[in-house]
Amino acid sequence: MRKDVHTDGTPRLCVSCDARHKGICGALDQEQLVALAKTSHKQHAESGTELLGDAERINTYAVVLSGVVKLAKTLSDGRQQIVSLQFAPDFLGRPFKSESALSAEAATDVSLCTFPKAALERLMQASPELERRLYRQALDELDQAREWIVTLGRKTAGEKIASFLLMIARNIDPSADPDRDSANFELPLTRADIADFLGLTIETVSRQLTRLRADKVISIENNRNVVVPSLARLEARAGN
Amino acid sequence: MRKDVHTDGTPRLCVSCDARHKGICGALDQEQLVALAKTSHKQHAESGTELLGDAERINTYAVVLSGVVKLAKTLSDGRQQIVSLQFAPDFLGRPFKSESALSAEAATDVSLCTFPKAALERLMQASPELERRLYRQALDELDQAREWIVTLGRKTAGEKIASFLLMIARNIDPSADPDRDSANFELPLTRADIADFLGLTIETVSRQLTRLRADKVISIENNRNVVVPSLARLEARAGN
DNA sequence: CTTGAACTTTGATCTGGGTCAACGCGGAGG
DNA sequence: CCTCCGCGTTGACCCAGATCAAAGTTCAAG
Repeated sequence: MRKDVHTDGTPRLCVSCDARHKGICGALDQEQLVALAKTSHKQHAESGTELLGDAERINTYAVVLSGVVKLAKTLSDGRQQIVSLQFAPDFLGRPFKSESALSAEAATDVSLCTFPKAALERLMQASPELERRLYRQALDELDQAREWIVTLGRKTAGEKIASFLLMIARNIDPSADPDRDSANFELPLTRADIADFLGLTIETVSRQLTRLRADKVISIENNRNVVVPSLARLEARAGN
Repeated sequence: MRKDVHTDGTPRLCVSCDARHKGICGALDQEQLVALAKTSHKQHAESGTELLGDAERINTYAVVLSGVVKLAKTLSDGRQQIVSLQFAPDFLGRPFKSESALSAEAATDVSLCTFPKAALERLMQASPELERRLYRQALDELDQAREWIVTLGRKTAGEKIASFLLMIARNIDPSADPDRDSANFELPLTRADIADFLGLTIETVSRQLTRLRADKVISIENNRNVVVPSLARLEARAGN
């Protein structure tokens, strides 16, 4: 009996993978999934590892299995801006371009499922369903990016921080009941990363967090663990 | 002989249309093009017309034939941010969502080729090639949006203005020789629109333009006509 | 337990760009 | 011709957030 395939025909690698259902792999039938899994492997990277450099040649794609990946651009004088955060089970890659215009770095410890560019592209030809999933994700990311443009262009520092916390809460609160008004999560980013994401400085980020804490909108333990008693109250601070 | 179809079988409407080659319609064969053209019509709107309200139900898509369309979000207290400018021959619409999260307004006089949502969706099912074009445009817009995130998050007012002028020059300079270092174009936006696009105020936009003029990086006639003697020098001001 | 390095907070001061106010200019309408 | 009105420019002043400086925390390593 084959070791790499589970009894029901699902590849070992995929059995407990979110992307299998909610991510792009949900578009594949059993046979296609097995084919892709054959060329894939699980990769771990610890926080801070550079996964892909700016202007680097891309020859693999990946799916985020756990953790958070930040995509950033750096100006020639060193100013940096994080342009997107990728959570599980997001697809990581830029079809139709051979070079990355961004750098990708592990914001937390992450695990990825990587596979060769060519393998996905072959599947894309065969499966319009797969391509449609990728298209949908691109559109969702475009919506998010535009949301972020508003935040960066027109919100105050305090509103930016509140918007950021909300976004994180929505993406990684383990108690993922969307009806609950409270949330509780681990910040995946350092203050420096938050600053690079919001177009602020570390000091401003810290001061605004302090203010939210003083106003009892949030509480923070160990610098990373955030408790939000009322998401509605946090939302009121986000200025939409 | 049919009046709506040109002698070679290309619909009248499409004969001189850029989208036919460079836009999404290039993905269609003659028969599909005729089918789509049958449900399409050319629409003109003058500068300032609202084409689509925020949270409005979408039941048509369009292609920009000429002019510039601005996509914007407005916060509840009235602050506005333009999140994208669409030029010919861009596709206008958000597949897979029935409601717009943005408002669309004609920034200049525009002409559009509109067609029912359903017509495009039917074609998309039939033509993976069409879906791929749409996917590519979404990815390109995502790249642009991320470029803009960097501009909004990390650039100074002066750099924002320079970046904006470069972007416009690249999109609408009629003397479209990419090797020439000079450019000459009509600004499609008022100072107020530029401010809403760059996350600045009207006054700051005006002052920065004045400064670029004083430094002989650009010259402006009639408030709208911009001459850039050296794009390289303008680029140096954009701080990438 | 101590040390040290990385991260975070807090305070004092400065400044880029916002705000408020006045003026200039060009085209449409009388 | 003048007068309005919608833009655009310019100046004076102010403030949110940057910068500079100094402590305070946290945590892993010794």
